[in-house]
Amino acid sequence: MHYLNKILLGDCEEVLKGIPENSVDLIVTSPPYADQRQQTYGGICPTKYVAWFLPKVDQFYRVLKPTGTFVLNIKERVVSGERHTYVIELILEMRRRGWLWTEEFMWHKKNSYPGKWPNRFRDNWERLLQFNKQKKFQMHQEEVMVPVGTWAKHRLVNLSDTDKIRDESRVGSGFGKNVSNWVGRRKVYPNNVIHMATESSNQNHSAVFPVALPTWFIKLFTSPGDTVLDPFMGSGSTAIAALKLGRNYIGVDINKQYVDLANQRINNSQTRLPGVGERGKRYPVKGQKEGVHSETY
Amino acid sequence: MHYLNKILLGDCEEVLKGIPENSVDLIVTSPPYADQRQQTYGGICPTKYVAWFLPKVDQFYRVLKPTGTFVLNIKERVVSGERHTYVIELILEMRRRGWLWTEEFMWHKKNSYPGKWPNRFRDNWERLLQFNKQKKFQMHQEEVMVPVGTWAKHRLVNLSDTDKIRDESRVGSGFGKNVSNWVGRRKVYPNNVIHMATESSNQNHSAVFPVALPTWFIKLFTSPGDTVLDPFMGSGSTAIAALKLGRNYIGVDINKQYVDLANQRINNSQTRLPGVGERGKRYPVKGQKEGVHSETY
DNA sequence: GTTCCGCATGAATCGATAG
DNA sequence: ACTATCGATTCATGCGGAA
Repeated sequence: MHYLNKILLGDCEEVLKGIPENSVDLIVTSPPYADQRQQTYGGICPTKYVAWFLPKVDQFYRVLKPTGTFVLNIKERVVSGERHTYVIELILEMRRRGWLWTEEFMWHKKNSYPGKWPNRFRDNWERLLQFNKQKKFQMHQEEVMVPVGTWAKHRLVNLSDTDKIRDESRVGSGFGKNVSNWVGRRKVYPNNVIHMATESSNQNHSAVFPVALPTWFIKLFTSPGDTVLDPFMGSGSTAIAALKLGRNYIGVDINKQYVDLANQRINNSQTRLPGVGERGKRYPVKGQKEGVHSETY
Repeated sequence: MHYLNKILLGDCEEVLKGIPENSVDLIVTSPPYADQRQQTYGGICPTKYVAWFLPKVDQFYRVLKPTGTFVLNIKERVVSGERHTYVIELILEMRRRGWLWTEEFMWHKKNSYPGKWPNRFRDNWERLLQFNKQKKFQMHQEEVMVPVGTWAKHRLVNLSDTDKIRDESRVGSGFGKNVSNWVGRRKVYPNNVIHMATESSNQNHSAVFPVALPTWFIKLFTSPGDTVLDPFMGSGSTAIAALKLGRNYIGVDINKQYVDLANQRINNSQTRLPGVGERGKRYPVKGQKEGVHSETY
């Protein structure tokens, strides 16, 4: 198990060949989108995106357990006035290679990039595509239940988000001041729309992939002790979420600076808190909101 | 202009042949989804859905003006555990026939159908696909602006009405809990996520296409006096919205009962109010919410 | 102890300008 | 004609410090 709880430097297409088949319970990742992140990843031309991605996806298929799940965060960019088709072409190609397109979750990004254009509005959502190898897969719906709508609305709306977070981190139980009232509240199952802001304004790292997002899917699709893979690790949000929830992680990134940054963030997320790094325990992570998927938005 | 402001009985594929080309400014419709609404529309097998839809779409293309827009509300159903691919295949086919896939709006249905399944959550969103014939099309962004986020969220919610009035009268200097900022509440452009509840009322129509939805797109993509087409009219939401906004409508439905129901709803929406039926005037419609696309979020 | 204000910061897109 | 770069546009959010 030499590859567990480490971040491996290299192209995931090659690195993953060193990982046994059927050894991963969940893959959750946010690959570089076409023509984005040119400085760090070089940028992939939209017309070549599917061809670039498919061999990597074949490796994902190999390492994923039959009961495992692959969650892909992606969004097509605008090319000469049109939404490009590489994402939907990718879905069709992946199905030809054996993947089941089980579901498409909607990530409603509350803070999208600003701007104004004559013929379109700001883009406020991204796709979270769920793929599986079988119709039967591991899923724990009760782990992600949310407080019922009306109550959360009234209690939380009149607190600023700043205050919510501040109180949460102060208390240390994971439940802030008013949030402690959630205990014993009626909970309901969530739906396939996920309301969550990006972590853009964090100074040190600009993780567009907020920790709360992998957290949600890890709770939903794995058990403690399971293994979570992120083949495009970036600043390490998936690893932080996995550790916090007592899961093993495998991280891969082709960029050394990101690997270093992710390792640093992982260390910080552990040493910042008492009882460092023991598996199976839950610690609140600064900036991590509970109930982000609830009706408060 | 014998075809304006009427609902035509028949298959839109045939009926539209009687309408001149380049005569419609906006097409907004919610066709029967595959295998849904079998009693009323007969149900279309998912594998044949694209072939069933394409000849109709060719007619839409013909009657639409070059600067016009086609808004298609659709969502793929689940077939043997997977999201079916007929929607994304339809997008690819339509592009081959000349349509531009300009944008995909997200309709977040706040009150979705309840239910629980072992391997998926409730489906709370649908696609609103925007297609155009040209990169340049008619669009009036300022017609659908919404109050700025912080305004509705914090300030308004947690103050009682008396507080608001008191502070407002006290202002003068411009500092009464910053209520002065709300006066002439700043408006911002919306984004491509549309938050709107389905029409809960018990119309006999099974498709819940709220009037507010076509209203939003009619404001955005047409001018007063323009013509709006809904080739799957159903219970007539699009016609009601068009009339209220002083636009002409063309409705088509293959089912006589729906044509009758829609005509009845259209009449009600007019006769219920004073100053019946004159074009160009705006009347509030019962149950119609303003600002549904804004931010309680 | 709680609310409020100011500020920096983005997985963006279009159109113009330059080679 | 086709690509590469650049500036203008714009707003929800977290954070720090003040009222």
